Amino acid sequence: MGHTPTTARGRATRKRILDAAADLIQRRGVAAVTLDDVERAAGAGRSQLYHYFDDRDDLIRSVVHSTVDTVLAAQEPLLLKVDSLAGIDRWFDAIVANGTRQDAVGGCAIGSLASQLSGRDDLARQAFVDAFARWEAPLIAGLQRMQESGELCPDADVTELADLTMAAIQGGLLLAQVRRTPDQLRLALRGARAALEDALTPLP
Amino acid sequence: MGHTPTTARGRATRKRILDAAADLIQRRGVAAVTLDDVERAAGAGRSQLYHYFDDRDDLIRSVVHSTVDTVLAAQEPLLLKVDSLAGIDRWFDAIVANGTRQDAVGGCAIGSLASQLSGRDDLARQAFVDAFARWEAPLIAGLQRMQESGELCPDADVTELADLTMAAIQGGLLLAQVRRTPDQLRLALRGARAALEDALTPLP
DNA sequence: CCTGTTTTGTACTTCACAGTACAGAGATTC
DNA sequence: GAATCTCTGTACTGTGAAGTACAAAACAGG
Repeated sequence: MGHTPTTARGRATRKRILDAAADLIQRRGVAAVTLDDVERAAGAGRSQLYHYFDDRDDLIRSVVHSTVDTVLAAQEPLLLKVDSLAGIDRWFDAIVANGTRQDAVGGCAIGSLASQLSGRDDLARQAFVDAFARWEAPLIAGLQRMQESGELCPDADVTELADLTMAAIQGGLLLAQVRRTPDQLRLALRGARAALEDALTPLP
Repeated sequence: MGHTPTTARGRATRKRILDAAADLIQRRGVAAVTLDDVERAAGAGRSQLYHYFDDRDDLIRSVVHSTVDTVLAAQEPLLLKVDSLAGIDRWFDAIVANGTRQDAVGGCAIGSLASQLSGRDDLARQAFVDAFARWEAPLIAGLQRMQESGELCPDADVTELADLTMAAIQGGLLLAQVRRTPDQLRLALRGARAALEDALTPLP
């Protein structure tokens, strides 16, 4: 995976390359980004690229990892507080708000990459399996807490509920990207919410 | 858009090219398919390609159109009979069965293409907007019939329900592709079903 | 400072792939 | 059966983009 930089300057350069590549890929798609583009955007030369990354594929995979980290880091604050229906609603609202931002009408950064790469590069696919698992973990944990507190029905399958929610998010973001209307995301989440509500403990 | 063939032989050739390209793209992704690949798979020469299509982009767009037609044609029989919850269940089952086929673990043919192309080629994006609209139309019509027959609550928004269902399908197929388990699709649809059930007229 | 290591600049090579040229085969019409 | 379309085979060109070579610059430690 190339050389890991040891000096501060090196780390900064590697990061500049990675950020530039991530940005370009996000906007144009993996296939439409050339190494020359990345160099220009990062203000770096060819030798830097090949110093820090083995080849183009290595760079792409590194972008995948860093993108996943970024997305998850952004979600975590609210995702960790998911332990009630109200908490879930707050999380959903944040996702919608984030998907509505002007520069982010491009669907889910992860989901978009996933469907571009999963079919081709099995190594990348594995990275997305991990990514979705990491993303889902705090949600599953939250649902379990809801179950322990009695808010959620004891015989509900929290993993299935979480899977279903992730699917709604991804599908909503895809339609939002195609139709260029963030509404689609809001609606999609409504479906997941209906399933979650169904799993609540019925009022006594 | 190239020459439309006038003879039977010409039509056959054009179709062979289109089918070969669709198949390759489906399996490897748009970017990884070269014209040489298509030629070889179709048993055609370079001149045929450029006789029936303007250039590579034109070929890709044609593939998009034909893929959409194929998918919709496969859905239609069951989709037209959606006018009860049981009918919807039958449609869902068919989708799951289709997504489980060995050669189709590659997510939704349309959705997959959509997220590859929507970000880049606005002309293609438009094609997907149309595709999803055509796909959704019979569902909306069916839900309306359910509303008229009284099965569905009169104040339910059928368009929103349909949107939400489409999102569940797409999200489910994406996760199924990444995780290589068709279960994801089944679960995702359960979310949509919950929302649909919520919209049923409560029993008197 | 001197020495080795990390980082960077530039110019080059190589090759795959989109697109072109052009002639030849096959069909169709009168 | 000649004239004129539609269709096909093959070989070529040009270019863009990945990857390489190699030396100079910046930096670190002693």
